[in-house]
Amino acid sequence: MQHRYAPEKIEPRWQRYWEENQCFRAEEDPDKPKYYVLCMFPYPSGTGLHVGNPLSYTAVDIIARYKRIKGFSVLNPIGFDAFGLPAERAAVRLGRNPRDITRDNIATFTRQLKRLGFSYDWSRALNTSSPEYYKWTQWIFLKMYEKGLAYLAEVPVYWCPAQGTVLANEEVQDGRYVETGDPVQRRVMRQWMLRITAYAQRLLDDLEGLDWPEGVLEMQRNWIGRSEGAMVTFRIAEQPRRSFQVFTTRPDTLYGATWCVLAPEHELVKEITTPELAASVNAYVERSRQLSDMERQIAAEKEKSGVFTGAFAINPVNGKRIPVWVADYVLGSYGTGAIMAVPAHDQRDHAFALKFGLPIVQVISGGRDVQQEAWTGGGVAVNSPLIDGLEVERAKKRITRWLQERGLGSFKVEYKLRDWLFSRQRYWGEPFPILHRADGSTVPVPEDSLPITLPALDNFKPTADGRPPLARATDWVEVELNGEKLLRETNTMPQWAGSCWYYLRYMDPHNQHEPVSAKKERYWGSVDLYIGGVEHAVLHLLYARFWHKVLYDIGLVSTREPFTRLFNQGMILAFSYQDKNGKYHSPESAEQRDGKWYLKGSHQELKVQIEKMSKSKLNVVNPSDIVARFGADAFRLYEMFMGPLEQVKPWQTSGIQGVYRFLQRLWRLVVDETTGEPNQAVGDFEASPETERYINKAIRETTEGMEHIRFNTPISRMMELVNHLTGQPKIPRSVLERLLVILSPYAPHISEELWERLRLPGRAAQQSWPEWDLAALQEDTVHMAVQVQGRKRGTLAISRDASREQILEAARNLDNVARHLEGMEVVKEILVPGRLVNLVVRPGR
RNA sequence: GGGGGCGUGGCGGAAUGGCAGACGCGCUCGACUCAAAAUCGAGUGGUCAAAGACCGUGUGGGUUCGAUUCCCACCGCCCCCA
Repeated sequence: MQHRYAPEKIEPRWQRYWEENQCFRAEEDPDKPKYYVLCMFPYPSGTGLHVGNPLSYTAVDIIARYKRIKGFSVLNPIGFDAFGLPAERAAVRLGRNPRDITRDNIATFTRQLKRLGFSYDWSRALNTSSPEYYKWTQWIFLKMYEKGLAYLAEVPVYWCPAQGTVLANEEVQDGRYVETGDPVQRRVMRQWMLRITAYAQRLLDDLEGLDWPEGVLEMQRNWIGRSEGAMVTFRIAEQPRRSFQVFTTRPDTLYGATWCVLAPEHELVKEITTPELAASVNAYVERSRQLSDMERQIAAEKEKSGVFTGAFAINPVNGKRIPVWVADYVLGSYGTGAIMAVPAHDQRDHAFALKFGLPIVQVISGGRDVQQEAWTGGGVAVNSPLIDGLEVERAKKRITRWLQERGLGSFKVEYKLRDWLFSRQRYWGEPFPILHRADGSTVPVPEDSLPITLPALDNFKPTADGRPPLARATDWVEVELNGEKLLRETNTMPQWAGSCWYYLRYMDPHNQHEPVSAKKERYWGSVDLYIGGVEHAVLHLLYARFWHKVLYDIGLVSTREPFTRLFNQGMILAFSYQDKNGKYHSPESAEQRDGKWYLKGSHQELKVQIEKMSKSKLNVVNPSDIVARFGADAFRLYEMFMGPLEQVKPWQTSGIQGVYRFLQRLWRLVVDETTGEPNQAVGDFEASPETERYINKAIRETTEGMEHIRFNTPISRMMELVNHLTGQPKIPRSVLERLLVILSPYAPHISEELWERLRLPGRAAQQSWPEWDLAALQEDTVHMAVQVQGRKRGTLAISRDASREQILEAARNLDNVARHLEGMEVVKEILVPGRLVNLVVRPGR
């Protein structure tokens, strides 16, 4: 037993071989078609690789290795999204530098990834926090600034006084910082914004034709949120110089507008509120300022709130005076921050009308009593002199045109998409290549002084007066340009920045003169297959598409879209064990008895759940532990064998035994474990038709799986083949050869090792991909189910070329079938060739 | 509240209108072993003593010769967004 399957010996050997021979170097070979596969950028966290990461990496690797065999020039890169908050927090906690922490984390990730045998071109590895990389992130920002796509604006942000810092939306829940529970306030601050809204229509239009999951396309469409309607001007009564704009998708209901609502942050609120009502309005505005948009909408779902300003507006179509209210269900950040309320035909307005006793006027026919409930369906205009009798769509056009002719309105397309808040009050991010003048204006730094590198700091907390950490680097902040004293921007870019264009840098990672050369960009084009989690369905993918379009407009890239095909892998969950006090226990300390789970050696019953892996739940599986026990091939195979890639599924370490046994069995087919020599049973025999059927099924399933990104069933087919060969006295070499080639993308180490031990020429990965033979898949004798009345009553083994009559005859003669036909009349015979016979009967004769 | 997804043995899953449970885990029995592990072989949805029959893909209904698959309603779980 000296020569049993030992992945810990053979895997490092092949990994070294691949590295030394640069087997996976991507080349711009004009004679080959190209294929660009990519997994979403990992963030090198301090906890190291998680079993969820290699799921998409393995899938990508299988495709990459397959495409190489099929003769493509493959780009399969990896890198690190290395800026970000966790390293900065760790730095504060540990008293270390985020740069050092990140460097160490990347080293750990790299070691772990290399041990898994992924066929990356490591010479292209990226690190977004290296100056060589972020130089070009800054350069792209400058291009956006030049095009007017980057601007400063006063926007509300979350401010945490206890931490002295601004927090991101996702860090705040129920008005508190999720990490510490400290209360959070809304505060208006000057921030950098990116004008993604200028690209809203193109971002929407170009979704057409992408090979993406329908759900992701839908989420992007919803996020962009295009709606067509009209902009309508309302004048304030008795103050004709004052007016506000309202966006509505239902201008046809304008006659039904019985009041207007301004968002609490609307600039007109202060100006028009009457002195008697000022106190209540101010109090209301103050209260809603503390809430986020999300909280306001949730609150409004439950109970409408609002206050009357005392002012009136003039409805432009009928000249009526209608009250102006302030209510927080109208958001300052959407549309114009003001709406017209049509309670008869809008549910939210209806609820508001009932609560505050405001009038409800029906202007569209249909529905029940509008005093009771809003009618939001179609119909024709009523009580609307200008458009009475017109159907909704025509009414909209007519009334908008009427408004337009009088300068009171216009056609308008609105988007839910907001401009992108692009600055963070953090240290560990890309510095902005921007200088501030004393007068408040901004100056871009000259391109030739890029990169603007991060200064060294030893304190990464914000300053006492709430300025970002970079403000501490006074030497760095104060600069002189052409004799003028200027101050550097001290905000940094958000973590999204680096991942907006990394897929382009992979094409030309060492270029010192431009982000990517035109020649290389043209060769690699767009990413042919992008695999990653659905959690990035909106933000990352939308941001990257936006940058890509900007780069297209300045001529840097030749494609309109960055990612041709997108595939979302499902999350890997894990079992967790919780006692009745809610305390978690590790899987090792749990045991099953009589179908229930107990704490080992005790009678304490545990609750078993399937949850996300997390440290606090003690259910994290470390890939390195698994690789140490079973090897990288078994690990890769198991991750693919667990179920469909796109599905959410729980990790079960016991399950890996199955694929490990499969590899051992395969090993023993080729290697005599006692001598280490090739198995004597292997030879140049002709495979039996049965064996041919197994290998051909495996080839077909594997090949089709590559197209559909379906990897669990191909592994089953390969297992069936190996099970079939195990114990056969003669094992045809030709079958093993084909098996090793189709297995090589999944389990590359053992495939090469066995290829070599079979003394076959070259490498498994250098062979051509086998074709399957339809004829070999067919059996001479087919087994057909025979049903009577749709219930199976027997199985028929019959020659493949038997005629319909022969089959039906044989089917009726099966003992059990004949029994069920007794006293029955067959009224219909259904025959599905090669599969089944169904005899439909009724009592008779 | 909106959008998306999922419900099949003890567990992961297979079958997308045609023999439900492929493949794997686990379990049971057997072989090898002093013994154990590893390995190999057999079995394994439920009920009935069984040839065989009946039940069975979240629940209820529908379409069909035939439904895990298609349609309608409901229940439960998960994810994303608000």
